[in-house]
Amino acid sequence: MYFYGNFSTMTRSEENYLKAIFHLGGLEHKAVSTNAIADRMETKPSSVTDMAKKLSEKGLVAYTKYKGVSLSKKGSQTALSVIRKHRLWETFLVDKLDFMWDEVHEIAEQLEHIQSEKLIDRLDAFLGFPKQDPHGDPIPSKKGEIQKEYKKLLADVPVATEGICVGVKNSSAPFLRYMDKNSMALGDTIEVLEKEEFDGSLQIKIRNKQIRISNDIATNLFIRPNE
Amino acid sequence: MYFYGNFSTMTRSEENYLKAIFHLGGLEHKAVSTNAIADRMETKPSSVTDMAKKLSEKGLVAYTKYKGVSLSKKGSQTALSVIRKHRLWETFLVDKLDFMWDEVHEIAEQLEHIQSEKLIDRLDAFLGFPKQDPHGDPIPSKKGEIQKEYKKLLADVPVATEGICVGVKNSSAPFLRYMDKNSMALGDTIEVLEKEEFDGSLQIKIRNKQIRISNDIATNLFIRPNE
DNA sequence: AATTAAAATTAGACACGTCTAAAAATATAT
DNA sequence: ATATATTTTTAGACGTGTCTAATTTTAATT
Ligand SMILES: [Mn+2]
Ligand SMILES: [Mn+2]
Ligand SMILES: [Mn+2]
Ligand SMILES: [Mn+2]
Repeated sequence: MYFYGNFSTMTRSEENYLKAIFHLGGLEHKAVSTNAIADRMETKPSSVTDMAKKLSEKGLVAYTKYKGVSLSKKGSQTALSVIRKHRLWETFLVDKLDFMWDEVHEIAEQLEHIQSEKLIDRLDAFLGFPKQDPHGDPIPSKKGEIQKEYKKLLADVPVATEGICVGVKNSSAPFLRYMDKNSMALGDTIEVLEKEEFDGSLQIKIRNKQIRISNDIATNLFIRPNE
Repeated sequence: MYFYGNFSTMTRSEENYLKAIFHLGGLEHKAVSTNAIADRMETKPSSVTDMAKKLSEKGLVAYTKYKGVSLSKKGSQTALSVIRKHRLWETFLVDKLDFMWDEVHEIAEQLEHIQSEKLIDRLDAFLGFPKQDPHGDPIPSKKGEIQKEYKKLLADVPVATEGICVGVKNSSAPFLRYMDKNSMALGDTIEVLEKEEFDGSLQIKIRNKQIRISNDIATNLFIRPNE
């Protein structure tokens, strides 16, 4: 088996690092600090430094000592491909296998590393070319285009704003289960009725019922205000 | 993170070794030689010895130096679980994602290592609890029961035998494509019309058409003779 | 500006899974 | 039974990815 020049098969670990760097650096590919990556990946800074060198070697990131890493074009394309796979698999698990939205992330963390272009294209078609995953996050296109939709944190909109709940910022299982418990779901209409200055808690109307939510909740819910 | 006594998460490599040992040792868990495993896994005998020790440590195989390894109950259960996953995923790829039966093995080699009991149960249900994979191989139950159905190699049945083609022994892509090319598929009715002693080739009727197949083909096709 | 604190890197180690080359055990042939 | 061939194991190495402890660089304080 001959491996030519830039035949690059990513290891699982490399893919995970790229994904973390992408999420931390945003769409503008800002430089990301060693510690930030270590935190997010629950690893040690020294491990991050090692990987930074390796990814830099491969042309996937720009790395300057003590200055952090930033994704190259190639690096961000790879990251987007992994994110695409992650979100398509999550969609599959929820739409086809009837998983709850709080159960799919861990499994998708594994499935996202399956290597087969054809598989993911077929899956995409099978799912009807979904644009968002179960948590409202956009699914990058095959080419790596990510459509960003207009949305704001519920905590950031003024009182009296009405809109549709379109996403969660925190998609950890406990938060998602909180939403289920309180009958809150993506697609629900939300209206901000009152905001408490002291603790940032909100009185909102959702599904025509009034409830009070803490600031902690409000900073993790995305809303698309009506018009 | 604490790992108690028999908390056993298999590595991908361990799973692959167990699977190879299972296939070589058959349902009776015969002892398997180091070289046989190395051949099948395209690795070196020294690597096999190393792994034999490790699997033995974990109670998955019985290993005595120079005598080969044989699966323990626990080892064969694990192997069967991996095989179950492999075959369910292959079925998914063919039935739901419209893959050809010669394309699925490589992808299933990856998917079989995804760890989630729930995922595989749901997938099983989603597929309608299939009993065979696309190559006619039985899918072990959740408990590891493998139904063996009555079938014989086409090369081994006497002239004039008629039956249904129920499986392929060799499920390599080239062989499967040979079948496609010649419009042969599982479920087809086959009748052995004539057998050439010299080279073992057969004249058969399949789908009401007569064709001649080499011994090489006949030793890779399973038939269930009509009663 | 000098000191202290925080962040990042390096040095050295280890587990895993693999390999090559050499040695030992077993099987085969004379 | 002895010699030869084959199989299997051991010894030692290497790449990957991780860690701890020590060092260096950069940032923040006084
Ligand atoms: Mn996720
Ligand atoms: Mn998601
Ligand atoms: Mn297969
Ligand atoms: Mn198969």
